[in-house]
Amino acid sequence: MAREKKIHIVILGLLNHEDLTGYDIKKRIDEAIRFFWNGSFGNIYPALKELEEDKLVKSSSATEGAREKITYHITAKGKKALDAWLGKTQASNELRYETLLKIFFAGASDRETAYRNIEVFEEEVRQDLNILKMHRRALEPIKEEEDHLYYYLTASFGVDTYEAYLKWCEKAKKMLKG
Amino acid sequence: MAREKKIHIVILGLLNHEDLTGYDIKKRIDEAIRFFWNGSFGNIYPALKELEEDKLVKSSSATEGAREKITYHITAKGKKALDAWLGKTQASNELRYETLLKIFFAGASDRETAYRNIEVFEEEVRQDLNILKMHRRALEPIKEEEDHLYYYLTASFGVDTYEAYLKWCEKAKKMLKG
DNA sequence: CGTATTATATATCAAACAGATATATCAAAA
DNA sequence: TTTTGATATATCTGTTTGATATATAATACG
Repeated sequence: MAREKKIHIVILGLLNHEDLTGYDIKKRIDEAIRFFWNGSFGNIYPALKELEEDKLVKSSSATEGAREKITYHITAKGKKALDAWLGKTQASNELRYETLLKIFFAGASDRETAYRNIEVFEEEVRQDLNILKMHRRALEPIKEEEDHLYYYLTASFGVDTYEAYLKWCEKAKKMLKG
Repeated sequence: MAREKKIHIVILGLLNHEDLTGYDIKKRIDEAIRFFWNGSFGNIYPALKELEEDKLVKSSSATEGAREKITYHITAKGKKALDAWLGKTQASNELRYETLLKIFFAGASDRETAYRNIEVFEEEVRQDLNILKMHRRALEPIKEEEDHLYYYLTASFGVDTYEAYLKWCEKAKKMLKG
């Protein structure tokens, strides 16, 4: 690939499964991928144009009524690029936990503030955990199919780590009380 | 604060504890904070200038030999800004796991590739887990002191989640073999 | 039946951040 | 002695985030 952004890979990965519009891609990311990677319109739409320039995807626009819709399709070259990226074992894993930052610097404030920050985090985690568990439950009976196995694994990753977060929240709250 | 970047908060939080140079700040981040937040020279040095413009920090430069060194000190206004930020409960928590991305899209490739990607991830996690455990062990006897409690909590968070990662790696590898 | 809200759809811009690179000094090891 | 690694500041490019703009289609509500 001429230019290689991570969003390019996300898009190729999704298109490898089905044809999608930019808007669809955003939806797929928000549904399943956001737990470990994000995407915004601000990088999806430009990335689609770049991918098309590099012939990794092909677009076909259709007009339903007065409304334009550009659907993208992965090319053989695109599949090759995706495969090459999957084969490279190096991977950067970054976290940005504003909550942890707040806990880390809580010494500047008071225990009640730290406690409250954990509670807010806990609530968010609890909600996302419910979603992840739903995903996993839905995938459970079909996880033997190669197509769904990997989705199942990532959903499991989410469930496992989010459950660890909740356990930590419990412990941390106890320590702050005592 | 006029401008409010996350790196501003990281810097204020660190300076609230001790006076530091830009280089020191990078070191502190790499030692303890990188597990949940990152910082680079590319945003630390400009941020220090911005913070000084806004009177949240104060600098004093000293020349040891032919070498210049700019040490930063938090002001009362800076402490207030940090406290205000800590008081705001909303927090954005984002992950960027290239490894998970590779697993998610592994269907485009083969099981061996997915397996290898997990092994690489596992090895990295194992190394970081050792560091985090060292931190936690060192903090264990002094965690009752308010100053160290929060550092202990974040180290514990790291240990708990990294252990969850390793458990997931085991499970995932088994599923890929079977 | 009209109207208000939500979903669909594409697109751009500013600000924040990552990663690489440049430059130079100092300390320590080989 | 020379070369490696640590200290120290700084900038630049490219990527990503988050907000915003625009407009149409579908749906819910009174």
